[in-house]
Amino acid sequence: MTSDARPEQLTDRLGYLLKHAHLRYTETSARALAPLGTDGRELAVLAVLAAGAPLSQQEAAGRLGVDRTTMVALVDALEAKSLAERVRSPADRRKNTVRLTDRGRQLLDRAEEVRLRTEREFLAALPAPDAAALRAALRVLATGADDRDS
Amino acid sequence: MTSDARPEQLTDRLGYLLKHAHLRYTETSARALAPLGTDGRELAVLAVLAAGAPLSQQEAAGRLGVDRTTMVALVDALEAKSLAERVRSPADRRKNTVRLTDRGRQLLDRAEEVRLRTEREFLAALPAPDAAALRAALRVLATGADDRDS
DNA sequence: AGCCGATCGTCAGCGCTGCTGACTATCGCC
DNA sequence: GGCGATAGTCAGCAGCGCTGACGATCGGCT
Repeated sequence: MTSDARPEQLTDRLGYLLKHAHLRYTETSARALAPLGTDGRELAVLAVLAAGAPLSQQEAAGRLGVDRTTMVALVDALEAKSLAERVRSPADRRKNTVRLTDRGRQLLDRAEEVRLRTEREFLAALPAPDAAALRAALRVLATGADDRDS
Repeated sequence: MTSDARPEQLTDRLGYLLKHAHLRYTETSARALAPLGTDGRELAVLAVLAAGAPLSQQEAAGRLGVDRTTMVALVDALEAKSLAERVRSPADRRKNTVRLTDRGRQLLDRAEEVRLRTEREFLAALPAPDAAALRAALRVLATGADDRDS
């Protein structure tokens, strides 16, 4: 481990690997979703909103792990494209319930298909079991806990 | 795969997993390296510079996968901390050969130890074989090719 | 020798993210 | 009725990566 001569291969560094794997996936995903006029970020928001009971902006932000101030811009964008709409919550009028429009739901369905295909292609470089193992390992690292899927 | 009721678990999304795994590692790494006055980014630069023959800024940038304009700021920072110095290349006076100072080398050695320990701890949530498999899989995805380590 | 296109480092400027801090409207509680 | 806490919004800042421009220098051509 002395600093000279030994290349200290960049691809041994976890930080480098995670950064570039993420980067490559983001690019791939963006390219695949561009024709639908959206991206992975928005799609994730749509997916969260579509799942289960209607959420307030802050609840949605929490699930996605983004800041509530960031969520404002995200919802702005969705609303501008008529994919979602803010509805003042009658129960608590401080909250904006964000609801998908029909267009939002349609886009979500189509885009999710694209996403699934994109993920498969992205992982195609790996043997199937390795890909599954990767997912499981990332889940542990990303969440800090072993929360196996439902 | 219809959009309602089914939670479409966020942790099934490759993008989410890669992003948050990366994020968590970056934070962990930053915390660990802060006492040394550096971070994973700088450390990677130092490591690249220390490996083998002296590099020009652009060569170093290429290896790290960053832009040459970004490299300017990176080298600025290293120079400000007396960890590296620019030396006009005598062979091609357009190029800045970037060389580690003794201080740079010392910091690199200490920081690399910290990095290795940090990676081990970060991966401690996974059984050892899984951690190795993760690394291998990420290497494939990050580089787009199966370049097994040296 | 002189010229010209290409290359390296630098800088200014833009866009995207993510944050902090402040403000308004509203809530829940005393 | 009053008061602290909370949701959404907005302005502003910092980090990062990029583009586009510039001066200095190189290398090849004539």
